[in-house]
Amino acid sequence: MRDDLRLRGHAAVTAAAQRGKVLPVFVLEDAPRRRAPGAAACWWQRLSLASLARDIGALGGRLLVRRGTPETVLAELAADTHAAGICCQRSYDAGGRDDESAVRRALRGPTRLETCDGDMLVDPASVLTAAGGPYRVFTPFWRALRKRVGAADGSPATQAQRIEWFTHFGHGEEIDRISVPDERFGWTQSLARHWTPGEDAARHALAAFHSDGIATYEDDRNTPGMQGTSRLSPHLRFGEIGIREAWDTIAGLRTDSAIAPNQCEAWLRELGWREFCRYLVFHFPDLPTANFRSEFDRFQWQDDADGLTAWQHGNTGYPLVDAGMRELWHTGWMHNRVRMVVASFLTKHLRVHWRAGEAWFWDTLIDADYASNPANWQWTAGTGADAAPYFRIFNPSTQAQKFDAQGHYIRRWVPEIAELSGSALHQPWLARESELRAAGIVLGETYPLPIVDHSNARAAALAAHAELRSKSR
DNA sequence: TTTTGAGTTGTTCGA
DNA sequence: GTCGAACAACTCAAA
Repeated sequence: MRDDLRLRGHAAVTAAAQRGKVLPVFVLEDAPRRRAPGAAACWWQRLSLASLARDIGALGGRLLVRRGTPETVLAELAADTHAAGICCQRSYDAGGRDDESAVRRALRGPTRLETCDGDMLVDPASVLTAAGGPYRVFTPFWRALRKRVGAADGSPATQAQRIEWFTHFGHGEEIDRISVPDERFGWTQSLARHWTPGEDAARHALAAFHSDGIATYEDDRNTPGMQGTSRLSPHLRFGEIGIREAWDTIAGLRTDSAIAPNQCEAWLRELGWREFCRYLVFHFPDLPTANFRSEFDRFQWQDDADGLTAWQHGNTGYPLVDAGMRELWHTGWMHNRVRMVVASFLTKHLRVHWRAGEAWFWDTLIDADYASNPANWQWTAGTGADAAPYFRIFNPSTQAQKFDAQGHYIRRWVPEIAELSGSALHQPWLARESELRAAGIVLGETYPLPIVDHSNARAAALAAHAELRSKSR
């Protein structure tokens, strides 16, 4: 088991069950080849493993968790158990592929490693432009992907009907004892109030979205004060639901006259972006750490430690930015619309390198993904594939007025200014003195003044980008 | 083979 | 208040 912590619709589990008795194994790595999960993802992963262990236990088996490298753990187990084979879901990132090679090299005797589909909708190596290279623009990629996914039979991987378990093995790690970073601060208890990891919870979330959310998805997805999105991202990140099953569940609705096709299409397109990010990292393995557009290697990022800290803690003085950063801290998740606003603020208003924002998201997001996280940060910063143009600089106040007009979202996450009304809530620094006093607010004390002036910061960002362009010519 | 048009998410300015 | 233009440069597909 890797980033695929489920039993249903799992091609590798099915393949293993067809061969004989199944011993489910998860390897805890101290120094993984793949990027080690951040603190929030570690918390999710541990609970998801516990959930998987319960599910397997209820069926009469036991999940074995062992510490080590994949190759040492699996080679030793293969020898001890005389395994007929090892089945896993194929990985498309470089570290994961290296793990597979290392396991193959380490196996002695007749045991072979068999990799199965599951992590992506299509094999990224097989989607190419007419010229034979990888796509760098989303829309042509999306059209090609649509054609391919539509052409497949559309049935989810067959479910293992009956699994016989292999139960004779030695000692494994106690899942409840696996340490999670920062747990002692009580931070993870806050995450637990908002989320339930595990396959059961993932199925409920997909079912709820299928019956409720999808009908108005395109209309509501941009309103952070509503539950307008599927909130499936962490479940997909850990494979508690298969990507193909998620796709088919919603794609199957298009024939249902009760749901407008554009609502389904809008969500499938988001799965298309997940696929595009993985596809890009597959073809451009440097993307997670290096500018996709290399001319940005000369860009003058600011080394603004205080600005970065204010951003991380939700103390920028811009209510929508602060609401988003606090939602992230308290729940391990942030609404998509707000992710764009806070990322634009860090990379354009503060001109802090996108890697600093990417690192913070990596550590605090329960859905932090090796491909989506860096690819989307690069998209926002303007350094990425098919990226936002340099002049697209979100105005945090305008975005708040447009997408949180009633202020539900800001009031929830920035309670110290909840008493303000109308435009004062979106721009407290413009509020009348009397209104601030009535609401008990002292700007600079109970809530920060804006750490940068929007129009000055915007002008400075445009100038920095203009300078880069003149140097590039 | 060459040309043309289109392309996730925005903001500001001036008419 | 509304509306269109400007803010680049490049990739890819279709004509």
